[in-house]
Amino acid sequence: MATIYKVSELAGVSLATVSRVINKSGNVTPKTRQKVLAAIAELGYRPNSMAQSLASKRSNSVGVLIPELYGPFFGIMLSSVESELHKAGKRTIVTAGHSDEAIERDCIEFLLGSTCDALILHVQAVSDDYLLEISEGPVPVVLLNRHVPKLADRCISLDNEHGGYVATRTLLERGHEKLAYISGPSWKMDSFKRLAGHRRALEEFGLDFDERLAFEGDFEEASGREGVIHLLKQKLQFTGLVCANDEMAAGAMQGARAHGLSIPGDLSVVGYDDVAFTRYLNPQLSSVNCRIEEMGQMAARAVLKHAYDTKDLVIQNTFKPHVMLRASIGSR
Amino acid sequence: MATIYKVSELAGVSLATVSRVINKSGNVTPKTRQKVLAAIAELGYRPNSMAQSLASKRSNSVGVLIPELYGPFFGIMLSSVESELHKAGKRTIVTAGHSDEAIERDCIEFLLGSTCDALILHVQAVSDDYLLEISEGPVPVVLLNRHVPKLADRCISLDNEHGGYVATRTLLERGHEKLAYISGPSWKMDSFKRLAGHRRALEEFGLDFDERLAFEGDFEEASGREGVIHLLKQKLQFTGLVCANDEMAAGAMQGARAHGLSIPGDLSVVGYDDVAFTRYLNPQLSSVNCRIEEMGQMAARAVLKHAYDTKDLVIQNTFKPHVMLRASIGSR
DNA sequence: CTGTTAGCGCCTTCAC
DNA sequence: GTGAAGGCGCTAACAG
Repeated sequence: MATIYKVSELAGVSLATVSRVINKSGNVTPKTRQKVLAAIAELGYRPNSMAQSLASKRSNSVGVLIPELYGPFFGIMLSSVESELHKAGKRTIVTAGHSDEAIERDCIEFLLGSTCDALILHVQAVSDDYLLEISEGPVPVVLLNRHVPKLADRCISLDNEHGGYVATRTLLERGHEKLAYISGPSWKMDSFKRLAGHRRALEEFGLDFDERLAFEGDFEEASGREGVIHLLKQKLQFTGLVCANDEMAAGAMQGARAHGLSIPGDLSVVGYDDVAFTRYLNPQLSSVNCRIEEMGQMAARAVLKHAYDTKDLVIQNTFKPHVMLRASIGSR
Repeated sequence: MATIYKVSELAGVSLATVSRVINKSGNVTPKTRQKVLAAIAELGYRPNSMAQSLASKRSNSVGVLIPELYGPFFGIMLSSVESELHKAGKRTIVTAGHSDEAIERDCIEFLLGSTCDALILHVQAVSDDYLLEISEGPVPVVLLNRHVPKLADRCISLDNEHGGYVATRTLLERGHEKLAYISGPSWKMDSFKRLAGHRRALEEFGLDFDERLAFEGDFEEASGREGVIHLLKQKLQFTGLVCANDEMAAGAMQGARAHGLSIPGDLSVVGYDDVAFTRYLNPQLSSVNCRIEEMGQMAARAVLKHAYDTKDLVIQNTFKPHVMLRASIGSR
């Protein structure tokens, strides 16, 4: 493998000059530059990034921790992060935290040990305190889809309360007055916020929230199915159903249909996340769009700004979701 | 940041000894090891991986190039690769090639310039010759989902011909004698092979392949819809439809239904890839399962074997797909 | 089993 | 504008 030394030799210049043309730093005569470039080409020289990193204390790579590397939501997120990073010439190192505290911490250590220039963390199990702690370390951290008050300017997150609100409001505006709700695990902040938004919308319409029409699922399809069945058993009559994510909504639609209900004839359903498969469902599912791509892109930009001092980057810290209206919602 | 030098000082040993305990290389007295470990803990020392890499000429990171970072197929693939690599303590650097030759080459250069210890490439546009060329370079390359004869032992691929064969056979065995086929772009080897398998199955059952009952799509949902409509117009009667991937199958199901056909009553459909959303379709789609996870895992293992000399690893180079039977197929 | 000694390949002040 | 020299933090022979 050719080294910078060989190049300087062939070009008849010093090693420092070669370094200058590679990094476009300092001024070099066009003529010398040409000589160097020619030598580089001839030798097929490629700078050794490990050496560059060691000397410059910059690895040009950022670590990304995300619950899973697959799935409609995380996939898009990861994709948009990488794409933005790649454009800026930065490498993306990925790991999956599996929503498990021990694994998440392990991955963070792993990434920190990889001398990443920055970290983009989409974590769910780890505590705010822990995040604060590592944020005080030497490597900049950006939090995706999580809001830690003290780290507000490092968080790129979604206004989940608003999401729950608009989802519900969409139903209310169409004349539905009896609504049921299938939530995610209540210990997850996201679930909690979405439900809060739901309640706010009800309140705004002068309706009471009925505990009996709420079911706590686990964000998995099966729990959606289970959920409607449970809700239907209450014999309380409802014409609208808000689900805290699309998987559960899909399960709920199946369950409702199995009970002889037609959608949206008897029951209007709205999901959350607006994930790709919503349009494969029958009828197509209305859902709360989370602007996943924009958030991922913004997280990458935040890194560019905070870790690589890229100027002129305006960071939008919170995103407001909106409802994508499809066939699963009818009017009363 | 504490360096190895500080640690050796505090522990009262030489720098080499510290290196030994870090890397578990060479033998160190339990007692000295303890001293070193204590010093490490006290200083919160963490080895600088860039320096380690530079000195050892090993970055412990492998580059992964895949068409997209999202989507049911690639997501799972990436996920299984990363998971296996992570277990072995290796970092995963990802990039997306977008099935574009220029981008794919660019990414490969990018990864090569990142001093990865090995590359896992899931490329579609780049030529065999180019792959051969880089395979002769210093960094080991493993090809995913692609078969380059001269690189056979470095390829982890699916027997697509067999996939097309079993998909078709599944229909034939259930009494369908008039079959239509919606293929992917014919220049893609995968499409070509799948279609070849389809023809072989027909032949085996003494049936002729009718060009008029074949439509070339582009692997996107819309082309599936378009495809059935085109096929239906031929007025040639067919009761079974094989699609070269699930997206097109989903589109085809919609299109067929729009034409008043019931599935599987009037038309049995089988897809390819057995991607997650197959079960959200109505009826659930039968599909050719590609063992994506196993292939990803195997690719990672191949890297462990070829780039990190992990012994005792048996590499399975080709995988045979099988059909997952669901409601979209009926008998005649 | 442990210490000494060279580099690994490059960046970055400094002089010239 | 260009060159010389020191050092980034660590690994890997060699000795001892």
